Formats: sequence, C-alpha cells, structure tokens
Amino acid sequence: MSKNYEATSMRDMLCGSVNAEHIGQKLSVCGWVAKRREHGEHLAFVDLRDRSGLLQVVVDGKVDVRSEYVIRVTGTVTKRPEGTINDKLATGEIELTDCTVEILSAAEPPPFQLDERVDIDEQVRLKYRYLDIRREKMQRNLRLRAAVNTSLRSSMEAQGFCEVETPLLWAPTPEGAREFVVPSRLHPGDFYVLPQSPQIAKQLLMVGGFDRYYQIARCLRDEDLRADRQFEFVQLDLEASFVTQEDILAFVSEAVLNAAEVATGTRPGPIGSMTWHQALDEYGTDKPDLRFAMVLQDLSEVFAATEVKAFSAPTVKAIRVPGGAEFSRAKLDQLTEQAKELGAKGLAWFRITSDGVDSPLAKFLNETEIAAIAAVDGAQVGDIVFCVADEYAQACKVLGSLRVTLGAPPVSEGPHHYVWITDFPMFEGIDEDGNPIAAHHPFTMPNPDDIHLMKTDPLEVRARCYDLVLNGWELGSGSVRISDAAIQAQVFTSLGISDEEAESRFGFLMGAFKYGAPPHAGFAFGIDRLVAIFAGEENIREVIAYPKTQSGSDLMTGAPKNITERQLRDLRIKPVLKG
RNA sequence: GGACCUGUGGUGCAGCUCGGAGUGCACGCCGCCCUGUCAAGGCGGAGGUCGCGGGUUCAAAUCCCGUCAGGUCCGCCA
Repeated sequence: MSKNYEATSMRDMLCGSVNAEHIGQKLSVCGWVAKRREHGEHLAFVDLRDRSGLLQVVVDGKVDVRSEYVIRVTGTVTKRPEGTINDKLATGEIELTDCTVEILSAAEPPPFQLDERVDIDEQVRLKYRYLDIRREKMQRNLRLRAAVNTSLRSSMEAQGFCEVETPLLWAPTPEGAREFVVPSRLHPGDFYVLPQSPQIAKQLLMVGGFDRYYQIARCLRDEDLRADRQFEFVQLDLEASFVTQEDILAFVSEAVLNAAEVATGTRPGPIGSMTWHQALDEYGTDKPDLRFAMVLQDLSEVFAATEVKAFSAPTVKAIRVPGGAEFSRAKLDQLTEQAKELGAKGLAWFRITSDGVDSPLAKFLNETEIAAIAAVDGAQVGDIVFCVADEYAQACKVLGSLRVTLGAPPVSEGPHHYVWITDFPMFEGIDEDGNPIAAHHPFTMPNPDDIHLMKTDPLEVRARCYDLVLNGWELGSGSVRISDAAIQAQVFTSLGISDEEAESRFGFLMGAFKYGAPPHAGFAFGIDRLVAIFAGEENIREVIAYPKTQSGSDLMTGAPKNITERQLRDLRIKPVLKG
C-alpha cells in the first residue's frame, strides 16, 4: 500500500476512507458534526463529515456536540448490527464505536443548512462563502476545477510547452476592455494596469525564443459582470512559434479533450469546425449551440420581389420551432418583445395548422410565399415558423437569439458539443472616419488570400482567427499573429493608426519584432466557463471560490471599500466623492 | 446607461391578483422524553421593523412613488 497521505498527527484517515477492512481497528478521525441523532441518555449517533464524506460515530448521549462542531473522535471500527446497514451512505456498512470525543472547536448554528436539501439564496451563500464551500456541491465543483487545471497543465507539458508567469502589474494599453488601474506610489500620478490578458507578454516570449509557452493565467477586465463573466477570470493561455493555425487547434484540442476525459469520464471525439460565416448563417451567432438543430433558413430569394412591406429587406430569415403552434398569444408577444429589444422591427409568426398557415400576415402573402413558409425546415402541422426581415447580420442575430431561447437545453443537459469557428472577418464595420474597425487585436494576421482586399473591400478580409465554442458558450479564441513588418504596417494603415500612434502604443512590441520574430500563433480559453459546463452549472460563480456579485461587490469582505487617509496620501490620490 | 424578475422569523416557501390584528407550512434552533437511528421519532417552546423611505387609506406584507441589495439580459467585454 502506498503512503497514507490522509494520516496526520491528529487523525489516522479520512472519514470516507474507513471501510470494512478496518473492522476491529481503533482509530481517530476528525471533522465537522453534520448531524446528531439522540436516543436516550446514553446513545447518540453523530454523522461526522470531512472532505471525503460521512462516517457514523456512536457516542454517549451525554457528550454535548452540536451541528458543525469540529471534533476528533477515537473509536473502534465496527460492523453495524444486522438490519442497520445504510445503503445510501458510502460508509454505511460500518461505524465507529466505543468513542471518545474531543471538541476541537465549538460552533454556533450556521445561518443556513449545509446539506443539499434546499437551495439557499446566493446572497446569503456569498456572505458566508466559507460555510457555503463546506457544502458538497462547492466541494465537488472546486475539486473538479482543480482536476481540470491539473489535466491542462499535464497536457501542455506533454506537448512541450513551458509555463512562464507574466506580470500582474502591466502597462496601460488604451484598446480593448476597460482595465483595472493601480496607482503607483513611487511614480505619483502614473499607473499600472492589471492585464486583461497576457497577450503582448506572451508574444514577446516568442521573440525571446521560448517556442511553446503556456500559463494558467489570471485576467482582469473592468467590464459589467454576467453569469459567464467576472472581473477576474482564469485562462489557459498559450502561444507557439513556427506553427500554423492547424497546429494551434491541435494543441488546444488535445488539452481540452484530455480535460473533458478527466472531468466527465469519456473522451469526446475530434472537435469539428465551421466557418464564422456558416455559423452566422445557420445558427445566427458566432457561438452556436450544436446540441440541437433548428437551423435558420434563408427566404431572401422568395421575398426578393415581395409586395409586403414588412418583408421588404435585404435578408429574410426563418426558423421552425417544432410544436410551436401551441404558443399562447402572450408567449408570442414576449418573443416579439425579445426580438425588438435586439433591434428587430418586428417578428412575424406563422402557425402551421391542418387548415394551412395561420398568421395575421397570411392574407397579405401570395401563394409562393406561403408555400415557402410552410416548407421551412420541413415544417409539420403543429409547428410554428418565425421570420425576421432585416439587414443580413441583424436578421441572423435576432433569430439566433430566438433559437437559443426556444431550443437550448439547460447547461447540465445534453452532450458536450465542441466546435471550432474559423475565418472570422478581420474587421467588424466602418467607423465615422471611414476606417474599418478591428474585430480583434491589431496583431491578428489577415488571411493571405484576402490581403489584396485590405484597401478595396476590407469587410471581406478574413482573419487567421479562431474560437472554440462548447454548447453555445465561447470558451476562448486565438489567432495567428502578424510577424511581418510590412503586413503589420498595412494593417495599422487600414485601421487608421499612424506610425507615431503605433510607436507610442505598441512600440516595445514593434521594437522587439525588429530583432527576429518567429512566425507565431496562440490561443486562450476560459477555465471558469469550461469547468462550469463540466459541472452542469449555469453560472461561473458556482465554480469560483470567492466570486463577486453582478455589481462587483464581494459580500463576504465588503470589497470594494475605502482606504485610509495614509494610503491615499502615499498614492497622492484625492477621491472626488460622488455627489 | 437600459429592460425585466426577486426581497416575508436563522433557512426555504405560501400569503400580495381582490387592503382588514404578523396568518400558515416545512427545515433549523432551544428544552424535555426516547438504547439502533441515518430526511430518526414524540411533546413543549422561542424566534418578525414583511429590505428601507415616503404616499394613498379608517386600515398596507398586499396599492402607488422612490431607494437599496441580489439575479437574468441588452449595451459593454478590441
């Protein structure tokens, strides 16, 4: 038997490790009182809990131990009497008898029950997070997270990557997400920022000859929080030299599939891919949930010459919802409202009934149009078809959102369907000055086949840029970086960034590239999100030990808080209080 | 910056539509009883500024306005 890492000076093993093999042995265990059941003056059953599980200890009823007392129990492992074996408990075959109990720490009754019988309000859980993480679910989730981290590290090491830690105190870069700012004491009036990602640091490691870098990196962004977004989050960040996009996808796939195997017990098949354009066209989003079909249909040609004003638009898209003919008027109104919030002018619906197509708009449509709608996605009687007519991107976005609302299973359900999204556009629009707006950071490599379009038709330029998506969640993204000075200059020019501006903002990176930059590419994906999906959790707070609320507060510590006059003086900072 | 939802003994709920005494349920807590329980059981008990402030009303947990906290989403997240 290997060394027993469970034993300490105070205990011989964990509660959950005691089993029938130990019958007859006298041993000590430590833990929290999960439950006490009294039977008269001299008999009480105590369920003792530690991180491994529960163990029943039989004590004299006079011993006063209560919920969540921390105790050390020494007793003899005994087979339970006939008829008292508890199948529901892993240690239900045995118990500890002839016990002496040492109270290591008395406890007040906890503010909420620590068993899993009720869902406690998250506000209360976060205030007493130290009690919440004593509960089975948080124990399970945080240990799952640790296992995923371990797996990712070993996958990266096995692929020849070297872990390098990059600074948390970094230089401000005015682009991208809002940064958390840290005032400098030694340079009053100047500031560090916390990195929104180690992007530039890792590219410089490539110039530094590291060849393959990875880091389980903390990233910080001062943007509004969501179910899948915290101020600080953790990424598996990686970068490699002398590689193409395909190499990076292979590295990341290997790490993710290994982690999935550790977390779920089965290794998913190879990760497929689709282009950004296909994702938008068929699923109305760049992060498609492929657990279900409901693919968007394009009816633009059918309605190209329509006389119905509501359908006069560059694009008409439709989606079929199986069984949707049952939707109440209130439900349809609610869906219409959702579409309008996303910028749609309206939402047309068509019930497929045995009498034909039922809709307020039906009487305005001609036979061809009705027939096309009735045939959307193989529509059957009892289905409903929704249509949105708008600009292409807008129509896709609205129906994509509706598709998820009406079709997506809960996070905890369905298979894990990974997909690579490739060939993102280089630019996402044109600004007021007529310059294209970068969809990614400005070091992203354009597709060489499209470079000739940079000046003439920038919106058609594809980037060497790729996302990994799992069940509708964007896990992460990466790109091939520009390592060619001429192409970089061309991209800066396209973006309207002058030489001086490029120099002041990215000078140290551009400078480094002058000294021999290998072709390189990289990726980063969010471990919080990956683990949340593995754990079947709808929000990442459930896989983070001490998360913030949506307003950025820590209900346990009270952060953010004011600081002392002395601290302010040191930093030469004078708060302007809000009035 | 915006939309919507939630806030009732320690915890989870019901009560709110249609105003009438802090009413109810479950768990927990405290005390007593109980020698094989494990969601133990029996008896008894304590525990409340109905988030906060204002308004309407003879009367507000309930209706109205504001505000705070929490959540979901839009914007935002190159």
